[in-house]
Amino acid sequence: MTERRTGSSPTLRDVATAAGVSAATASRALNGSTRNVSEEKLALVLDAAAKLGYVPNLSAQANARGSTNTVALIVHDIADPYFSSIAAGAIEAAEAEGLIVSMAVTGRSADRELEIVSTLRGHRPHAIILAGSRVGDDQDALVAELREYEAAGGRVAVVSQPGLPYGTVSVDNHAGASELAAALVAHGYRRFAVLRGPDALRTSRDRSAGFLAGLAVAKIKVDGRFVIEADFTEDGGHAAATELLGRGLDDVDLIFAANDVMAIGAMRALRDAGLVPGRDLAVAGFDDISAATDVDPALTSVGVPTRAMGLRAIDLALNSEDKGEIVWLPTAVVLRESTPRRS
Amino acid sequence: MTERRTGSSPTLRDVATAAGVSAATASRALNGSTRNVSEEKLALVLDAAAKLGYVPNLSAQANARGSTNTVALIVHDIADPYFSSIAAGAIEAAEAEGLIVSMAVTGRSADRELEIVSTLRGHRPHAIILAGSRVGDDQDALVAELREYEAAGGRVAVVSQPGLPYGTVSVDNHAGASELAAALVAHGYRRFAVLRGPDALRTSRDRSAGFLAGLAVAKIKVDGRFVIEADFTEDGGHAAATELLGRGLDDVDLIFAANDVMAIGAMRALRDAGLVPGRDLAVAGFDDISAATDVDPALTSVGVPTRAMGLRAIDLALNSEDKGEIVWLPTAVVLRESTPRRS
DNA sequence: TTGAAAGCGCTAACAT
DNA sequence: ATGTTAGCGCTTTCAA
Repeated sequence: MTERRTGSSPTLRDVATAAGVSAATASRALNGSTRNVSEEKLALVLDAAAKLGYVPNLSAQANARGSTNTVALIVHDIADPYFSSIAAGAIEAAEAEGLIVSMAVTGRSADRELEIVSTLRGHRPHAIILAGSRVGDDQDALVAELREYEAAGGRVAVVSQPGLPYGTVSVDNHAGASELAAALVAHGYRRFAVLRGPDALRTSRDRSAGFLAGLAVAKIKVDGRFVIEADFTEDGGHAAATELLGRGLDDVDLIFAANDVMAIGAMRALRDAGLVPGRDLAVAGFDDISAATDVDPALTSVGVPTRAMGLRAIDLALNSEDKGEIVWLPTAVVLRESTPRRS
Repeated sequence: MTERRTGSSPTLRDVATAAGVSAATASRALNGSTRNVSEEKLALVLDAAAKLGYVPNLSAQANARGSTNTVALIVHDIADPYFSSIAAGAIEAAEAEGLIVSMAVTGRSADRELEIVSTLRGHRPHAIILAGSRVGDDQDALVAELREYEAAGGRVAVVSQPGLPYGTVSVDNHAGASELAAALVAHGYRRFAVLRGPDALRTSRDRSAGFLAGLAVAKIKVDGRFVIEADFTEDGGHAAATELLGRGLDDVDLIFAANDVMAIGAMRALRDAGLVPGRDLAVAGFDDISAATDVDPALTSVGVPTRAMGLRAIDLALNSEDKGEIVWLPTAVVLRESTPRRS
């Protein structure tokens, strides 16, 4: 057992001493970019390091080098599958580059987000990734903070919130919904109802507009009284569908909801009214959350490549020269039993 | 516009100079624990810092102080709701203590986990939290690595994997399942079937044993042919339930599955056989995943306080003296429509 | 190839 | 209350 102060790790100097070389040589052997160390000393140093259980102090290293090996990821809520999947992608990409990810959550508060950016900035991460759609309001303070970060050499990328002056990865909600509409028409559906979320939500807007546009291509129009706005939640979907049933279905054969949870709510409303979703009335959603395959019948939806979004965000931040670049990731229509083919 | 090197942030010295004080004073004003700075200079420094957009370099700070403000969290898969919820709790607790969380994922590989612990250790985090149940095999290397970390003053806590010599937060699966059994008996059920996961999984073992124990209290025994082992997955549940139906139900009135996804699979199997879950045959699961309320009928289950587990893990790591302490978190029975009260 | 020495940005005695 | 002076652990000139 080597004598060593308790409560602290062996330092580079310890290793150097043990190996009988200078700290500089030990540094070169262990973490150096330039490999000008003799085989012999190299072995000595590596040996001593292993023996002592030496782990380089990354703070000190960062301090000396002036750069870290971390990236910061900011999400609204890591327990939300949407964000956790983005995080998974980001972490994967970061680890592939030898970077470690530090994470913080805003709880959807803009103030908190600003605080967090500032704190995280203290770690001098290679990049800061902001994930989560901003709620319109003034983001001047945030942009100012990020500007300073950039001025100091930091990279920024954002996920799903076009409008910030940074590399952005986003998903083409309009196109995805439009494709879904086309697929549904091909399945034989002709009369549609649309359950949309609040108009203030760009995501919801894009999806309903895209869906209607897709139908328009097939010369199908949707009667205004079959387009209903409600909360972007399961209860919202339930309420909207109930409202729809109240107005009279006429011969509507499919309900499109702007997201899966609304669609699931709508399915519940149908059942409450004694209808069988998928048989009496088809239902489709958007997001392809995991619950989409848990419900009965399984829900037709549009998959959003959340994991890929995280991956690309890291890539964008680290490797793109063109800030302001927007990467549009494709969605994927998934047809399931809630929209059986109509004979 | 102040003259400043581009590509680097203003330093404490810059602030001090701008404020006309020494670096030490600036340090005390900005980040000092002891507040021995005159109102006047304090204002001066704060002002200069704000003007320059100064953000303390946390690496340097850590280096000088010999301690960081981070904790490391290691999970198998952040996209898994179980882990993301634990992470949410951990992040919340950490942020409350002013700590930021860096995260890494193992992808369930023991080798990768070891690597990660070593890398993360380089950041000299206050604590390392390991979440995820280990798969029995030899963990000597991991423990050795953690020992060194501890020797250097690091704190370790683990979630859900009793057996490691560290503070552990776990959930009492046995008691939870037992309570569920009691609640079900109180609801009028008398004849049970149990769909268990692989016996190698402690979680599954504890749950089925607990359930049977709970029934035993009510003097109810479960016939061996109504206890079926299968994969801990939805398909496993489906297969097991199908098998059960094949063996003949006799007058079994409720199926308990060792987790929710199995239960959901079982519900699917019932429907496939023309039975209506909840009406013809009750079903209950364990975990209370979000899908439990999405399925129809909503699934009776036992809630696992994943978020609280994350919270407590941080707490344990940071504030507990007694390593080896095990915190058992209580589960909560949630009765839903899949197990209606029997008249 | 190697070592001595300076310095990264900050903190913490130690003086004053 | 403030400034001076050493460090923290590591990297990186600069000589040798």
